[in-house]
Amino acid sequence: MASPRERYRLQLQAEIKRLAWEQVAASGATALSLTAIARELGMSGPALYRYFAGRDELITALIRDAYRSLADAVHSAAGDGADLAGLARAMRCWALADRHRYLLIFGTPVPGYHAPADTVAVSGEVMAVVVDAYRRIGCEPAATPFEDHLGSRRPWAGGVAPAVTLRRALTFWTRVHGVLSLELAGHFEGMDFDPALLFADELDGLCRAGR
Amino acid sequence: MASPRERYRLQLQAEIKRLAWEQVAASGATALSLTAIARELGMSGPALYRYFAGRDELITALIRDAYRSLADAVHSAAGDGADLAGLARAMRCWALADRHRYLLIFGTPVPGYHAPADTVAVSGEVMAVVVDAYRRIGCEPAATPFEDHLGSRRPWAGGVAPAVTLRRALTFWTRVHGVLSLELAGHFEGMDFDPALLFADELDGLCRAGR
DNA sequence: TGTACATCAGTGAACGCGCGTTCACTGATGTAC
DNA sequence: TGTACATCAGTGAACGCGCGTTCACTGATGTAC
Repeated sequence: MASPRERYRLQLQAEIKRLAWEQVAASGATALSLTAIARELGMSGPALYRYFAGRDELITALIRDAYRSLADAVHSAAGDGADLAGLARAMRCWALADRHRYLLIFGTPVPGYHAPADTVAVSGEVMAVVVDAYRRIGCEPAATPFEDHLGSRRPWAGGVAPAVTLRRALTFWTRVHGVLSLELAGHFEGMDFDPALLFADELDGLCRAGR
Repeated sequence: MASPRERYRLQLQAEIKRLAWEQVAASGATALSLTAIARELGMSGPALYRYFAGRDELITALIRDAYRSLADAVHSAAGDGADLAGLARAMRCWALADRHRYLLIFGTPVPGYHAPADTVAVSGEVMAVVVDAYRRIGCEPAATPFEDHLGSRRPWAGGVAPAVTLRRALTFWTRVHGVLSLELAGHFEGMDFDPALLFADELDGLCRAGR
């Protein structure tokens, strides 16, 4: 049971994060400033130290939340019976919903900052869902050098899976991010086409069995 | 003919950029500081204003140089008779040679900063080389929705090319960046495999004619 | 060759700004008897 | 129910830091006659 004090505490902590996200959305993670957040809350700067040990810990919390929300989005899509294309679309939706949230994880690493280790596990959750989807549709071994290479290593992504499956999941991963990262960094802006169609086109080749 | 004064001027301007790149390599573009560069040159801060109108203009120069060096690398590979796989490898080499140079262009956009318009032209040069390579190996129309979409738009990349070719060039572009951006942002670090093999694997499907 | 002048690189002081973080503290809220 | 105490949220002052940019200036380098 949470005491009123504790409830208030969590509430304000959430409010701080909300404002932090606003700042990140406006000018990226490097611009995140405790003082500015405090100002917006009508409090003085040092007050925030009751809620986060410092700037780095706040960024860490944001990164953790970002990973978590991505994993949730993917789980939720999988729960609704989404196939691989559906999973990819869920990822794109998640990314477009807040481009700076995406960039916080997949963009230029924040200088002088090292992400916490436990994000790897959450990232692995996403991978596991993708691997699972590929396991379901089945993949024929292709015996490329990379596939052999993968086969000779300990598999990651929360469990054992054949090298083919891992390879395809990885390819899924890189191709999805190829389109998304260019789109979100604004590199399609001069070109007069709809990124959604390019994305769909890319998925087309990605979500068939075999190979 | 450059006067001695002018030669000195250009030399110091280059030296400033060199130190700027060192800073970017160390802590990313947002951390770039005129004062710090001046300090390292043994000059006082305001002196730099003889060489660049301000911080933004210096960043602009870096970005321009980054695009230029990418285009040069690709041109040079093409000049040496590289095929598509060779072009991709040249891009990867260029990216790995200085990961922050890559991220300056393709990573999270610098907040509050807008890239100059003429980088689009240089970016188009690279695209033109790729398009040309695909034109040479020939591509069969696939009539995907995206291809139709592209066909109904004005083509970019410095000249007219059939929609198929453009589509394949774009796919080349996104897939190359998919692997590179994840690799350079450090997302393969926990996973125990060689990114070079993944990259090669990805190229394999990318550089064949047809489809 | 020498003199008068113009150009321009670089300085130092100053302005105004923002930041993260520490510390001793006030005052309100909760808790135990 | 009331009193004594402990907990803890938030403040305000302070420290030390760095930044971009402007401005009036010195002094060296180049140029024209």
